[in-house]
Amino acid sequence: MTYSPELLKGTLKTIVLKLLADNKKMYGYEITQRVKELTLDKIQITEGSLYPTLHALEYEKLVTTETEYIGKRVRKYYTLSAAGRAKTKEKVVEMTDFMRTMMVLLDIQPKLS
Amino acid sequence: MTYSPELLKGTLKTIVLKLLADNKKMYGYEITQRVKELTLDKIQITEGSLYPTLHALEYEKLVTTETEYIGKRVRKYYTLSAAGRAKTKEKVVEMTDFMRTMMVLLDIQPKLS
DNA sequence: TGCAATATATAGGACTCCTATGTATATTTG
DNA sequence: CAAATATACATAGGAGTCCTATATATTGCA
Repeated sequence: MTYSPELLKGTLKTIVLKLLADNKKMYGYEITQRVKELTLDKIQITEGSLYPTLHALEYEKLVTTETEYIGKRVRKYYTLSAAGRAKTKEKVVEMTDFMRTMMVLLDIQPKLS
Repeated sequence: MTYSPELLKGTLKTIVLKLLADNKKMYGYEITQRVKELTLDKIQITEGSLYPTLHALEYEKLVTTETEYIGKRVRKYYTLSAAGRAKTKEKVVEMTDFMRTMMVLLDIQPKLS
C-alpha cells in the first residue's frame, strides 16, 4: 500500500531535510532507499521528484555538496548547512503543528505503538 | 500563523468529507467558517479551492445537493451519499496512516493536550 | 550475455490549490 | 442612510509540487 501521491506534497522537502539532519551526509539514491525502508515501502520517493528537490535545496544554500567516485561511478553527497539545520527545525515544527491540527479536524486519536 | 499552502494539498477533500460526515448537511460558506473556527484560524479554506472541490465531489456522486433560499439569497446544501460515507472513512484511514508514517520519519512524539 | 541494482539527471505533464475577479444580498456601523 | 463588512456562490488563469518517461552509465550476478 502506498499513499495517494497528493499527500506527499509539501512534505518531501521536510523529509529530505530531516534525514540529512540525522545523518550528516547522504546521497540521492541512499535517501530513496532509506525512506522506503523506514516507511516499510509506504513512501517511495521517485528520482523525478528527489533530484529536482535536492537541486533546489542546493540553490537555496540549505545544503552543500561534494562529489565522490566509487570506482567509475559518480556519487554526490549532500550535507546540511547551518541555514539548512535551522530550516529543518522550522519545517518539522510546522509539520508537527499541522498534523496536530489535522488530528483535531479529523477527530483522530494519537496512538503509540 | 497559517501553514505553507502546499501542506494542505491532498487533504482538502478529506477535510470537507469529514465535516459532512459529522454534520449531515452543510453549505460552502459554512464549511469555510467551521474549518477556520476548528483550526483556530490556522487553516483558511478559500472559495477558489472550496467550490471547485464541492463541485468535484458532486460530479463523483459522493454528495448530493439541494438549494435553499434565505430571503433572496441562494444557499446550496451538500449531503454525503452512501458512497461518500465510504470514501470518507477510507480517506480518514489513509490520512491517519500517513500521519503515523510521517511521525516515524520525522521522529515526532504524539502528544495529547 | 542479459537482467537487476546502483546512480544521476531533466523535459514535459498532471494534479491540486490559490489569486483575482465577478455577481448579488444582508447586516452592521459611523 | 451611506459605506463597510459579512454572507454566498462561481470560475478563469496561474503557481507550485510532484510524477512519468526517458536518457545515460557503471556494477554485480546468474
